[in-house]
Amino acid sequence: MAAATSSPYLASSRILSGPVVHSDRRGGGMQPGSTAATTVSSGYRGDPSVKMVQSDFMHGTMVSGNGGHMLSHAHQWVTSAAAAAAAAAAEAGSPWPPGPQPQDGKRNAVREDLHSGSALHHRSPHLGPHQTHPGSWGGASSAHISITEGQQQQQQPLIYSQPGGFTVNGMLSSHTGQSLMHAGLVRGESPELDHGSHQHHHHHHHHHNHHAIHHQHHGVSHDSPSDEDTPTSDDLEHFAKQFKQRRIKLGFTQADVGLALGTLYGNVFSQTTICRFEALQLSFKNMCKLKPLLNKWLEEADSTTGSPTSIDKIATQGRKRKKRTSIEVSVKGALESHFLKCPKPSAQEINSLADTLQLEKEVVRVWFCNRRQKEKRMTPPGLPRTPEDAYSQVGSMGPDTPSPSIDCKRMYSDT
DNA sequence: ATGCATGAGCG
DNA sequence: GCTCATGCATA
Repeated sequence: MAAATSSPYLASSRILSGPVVHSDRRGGGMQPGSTAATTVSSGYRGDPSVKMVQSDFMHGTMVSGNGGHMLSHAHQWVTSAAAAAAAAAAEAGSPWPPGPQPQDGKRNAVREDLHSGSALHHRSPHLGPHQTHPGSWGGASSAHISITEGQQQQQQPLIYSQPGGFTVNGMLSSHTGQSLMHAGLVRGESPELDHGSHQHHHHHHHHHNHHAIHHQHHGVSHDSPSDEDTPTSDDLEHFAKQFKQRRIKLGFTQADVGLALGTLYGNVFSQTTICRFEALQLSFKNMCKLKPLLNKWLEEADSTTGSPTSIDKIATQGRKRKKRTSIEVSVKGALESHFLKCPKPSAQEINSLADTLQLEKEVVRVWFCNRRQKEKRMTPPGLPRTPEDAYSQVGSMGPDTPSPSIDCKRMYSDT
């Protein structure tokens, strides 16, 4: 098997202060297609990642009881850091943060981010395409929910509270896509920010369907979806659509928004996340968490329409990671098959599978993890591309695996 | 737009 | 070990 893509991971990391920067990334002639085994990398970051749990008290219970400790990461592709160093050393000097100790810069975490006003108001003249396919998690297929107490949309440590002199845009609207938008950064605190409020979640007691759908209950009869109560999946869907439209009209790319959010809240997000948000490919909870932020961005972008101010963002420090392994199509097929049989193979199984497919165990393990996540995404894999087909199934499908209910522990093990 | 990857937090 | 949030790198 030929090695797949093996290009020098550029280390274009460093603060850039200026609207226009370069984003050099070349790709040597490469042609993936093999099961590849790319194991190049270097020491990655020393991300302090200071997390902080806010007043979120929704813990779930059991998920998978595996007698495992932590730090069992037996994989370290960290080997030749020299390569990366050489690349970055060109100008940076220290590719990776030498040792940015977590300097608690946590200030108040108080804020009323629940303010999220109706995102559907503002001045959006048009915006009509919203047939919404109920086929997914949302739509009219309101199911049941039980997470009405465990709110998920607060937090936001807010590193630097911008007085109000920031602007969302500033990036050249003449985006040539979305590859050249690095930016400086609001150097003032830890560049890493704490974009990790992460989860302290989990509350699936014993059955899935956690982030299923839920509509406003009753009693309070507060139809305003975009209020402070948890939005309905329908709201999210609608919001996502509108968001995308406006974003595009304003001439911003998904990446732009992600960076802008960093300026606004101190939480940077990547193009990927924004993309997934728009595509509703995030978990319900995650969608709820991001909505307020994106909503606020919209407001800002809306008010500062035309304000050309340079941006100050975070330049992703060089955090090397293992190069993406390209899995052959045939191999993927095999994995898929196994997944259907057993979405949660045991370590033992993973081993044999890895052996069979000639992949690293870790790769296989991760593959299953990702596969499961995908299954949990709101937008089901076979999302009705055509609205017509959409209206069909409404009560059986869920973001979660239907109900394997069966534990397929080692079906066949070698050794 | 997505596939593979990292990492925090939880058993 | 897993889940979940998130993102680099890629097609």
